[in-house]
Amino acid sequence: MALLFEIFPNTSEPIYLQIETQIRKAIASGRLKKGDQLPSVRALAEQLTVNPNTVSRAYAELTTEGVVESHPGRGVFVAERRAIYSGEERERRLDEALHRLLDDTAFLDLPLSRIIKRLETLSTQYHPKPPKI
Amino acid sequence: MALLFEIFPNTSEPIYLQIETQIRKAIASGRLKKGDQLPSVRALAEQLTVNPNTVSRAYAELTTEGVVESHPGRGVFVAERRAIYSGEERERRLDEALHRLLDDTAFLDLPLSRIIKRLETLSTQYHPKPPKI
Amino acid sequence: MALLFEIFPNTSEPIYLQIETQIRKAIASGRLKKGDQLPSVRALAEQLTVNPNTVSRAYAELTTEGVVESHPGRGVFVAERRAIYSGEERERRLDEALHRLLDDTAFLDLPLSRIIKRLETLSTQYHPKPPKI
Amino acid sequence: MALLFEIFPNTSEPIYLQIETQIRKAIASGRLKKGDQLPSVRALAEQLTVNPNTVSRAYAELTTEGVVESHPGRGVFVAERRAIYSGEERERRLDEALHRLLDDTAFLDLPLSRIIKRLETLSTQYHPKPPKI
DNA sequence: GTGGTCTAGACCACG
DNA sequence: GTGGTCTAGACCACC
Repeated sequence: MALLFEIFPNTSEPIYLQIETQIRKAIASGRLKKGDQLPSVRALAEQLTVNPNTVSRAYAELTTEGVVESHPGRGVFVAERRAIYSGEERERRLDEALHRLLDDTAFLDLPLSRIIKRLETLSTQYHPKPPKI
Repeated sequence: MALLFEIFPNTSEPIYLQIETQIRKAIASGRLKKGDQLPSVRALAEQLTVNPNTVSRAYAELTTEGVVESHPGRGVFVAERRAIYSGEERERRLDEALHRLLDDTAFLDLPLSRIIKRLETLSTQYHPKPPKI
Repeated sequence: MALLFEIFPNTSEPIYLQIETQIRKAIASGRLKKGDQLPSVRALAEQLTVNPNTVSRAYAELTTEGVVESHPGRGVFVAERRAIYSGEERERRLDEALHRLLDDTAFLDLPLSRIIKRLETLSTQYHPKPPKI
Repeated sequence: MALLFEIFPNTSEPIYLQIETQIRKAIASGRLKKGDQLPSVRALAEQLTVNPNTVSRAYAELTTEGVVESHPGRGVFVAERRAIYSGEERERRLDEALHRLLDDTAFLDLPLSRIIKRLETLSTQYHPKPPKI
């Protein structure tokens, strides 16, 4: 089975971050489990038609964060699942992301209820159930 | 009255955007009202110890967005409140901001309800983002 | 294919605005289509012998207007066509432009019918403004 | 009778140009005739609550264009009515103004008919009949 | 290679 | 004094 990674080049989100996020999500949703092998840099780059450097960078960051482990010559594997962020750190990151949202939407003059409703909608599209294979 | 604006140079957020956001918030909160004069480019640049061009850029963007009006030789003033974007465009921008939020929080492993609750809290006490230490 | 763009530095119209206008026209006329890549900032700057910052500014404004999309590391591309301004805002901008026309022509002592007839003619052969000699 | 000059500070049009245009229009419409005395710089500046330098500049430009004549110590007077611009020059200026209009409205995506209709409306408001005194 | 941000400093138009 | 434009050159992130 090929991992169904999907990137959207027509987005402001950097591609290497999209790749990271996709892998993190795949792990969070259980599609990828501890010990699973990730596609090689070259293979994934070809599949996504992006520059191999871009894939490398994503893998490198995931490696330094302990999400994946690189075993030179054998490949890159999903690491032991563990909480990467402390509770405090998660709070901080959540608040930071929410502040950014408030900044970005402040001048759109939309009621909070509208924002939340749309968030709920997008959230279900964003966290799809793992596909039944 | 003390400093109207405050910026945090050691953040990934560009300075000119921090300035824009602060001004938008000051207007939204009523601290700045229609017709009020903003500090001069040079004065604000000095106060924030940034280059005048940086302030200029923030003012220019706010001007094209219709948030403020520039009158060369006289100064920059808070403009009449008006919505310049079409409903479609506002939805597009909302979706963009929400996608960014979902990306930022995807791997924090927090339930959506938790995110929304925190959003509601922060929304009421909306204030400038603290610096990354 | 020869030069895509041409600017006239000895005009009162700012260079970055000339660049913006030329790109808008190229898109409107179909010479540039959705997805087409614009010349790189540095390349266009060299071609026009202006500072890269000047081109950058034009691209940045077109980006915030949604006319083009910037993908750092890849380039700037023509975006999907969309109307970002509300009907109200478009009327406001039309009125502003028309007022300027009336100011510019007020003392030429020409009947309105003459102005409109010429406008209809020019409208069909719309092309870049010639330089002031 | 005081001349009912009116300026709009909340416009991008420079104030000195607004003053020039008003005087030109007053002459074109017959409200000011050859030999009529214009208000003094100081008086007009006070009436419009603008900087005297601004009025000075407007008078100076009108003087060099031959629209008014300055008689130091006596005042400024409307000059002999004459065509200031040659036919050719008028064509050139008209085309220039129309090109600017087309540039400014190109991205508003409005049909020409709409622009012309609005132009006709604004034109009647802009060239009011001289008031019956 | 690509674009984005910022500084420094010059010059101009407007009031 | 005010803001607006442009250049030159540095540094960074992304591909």
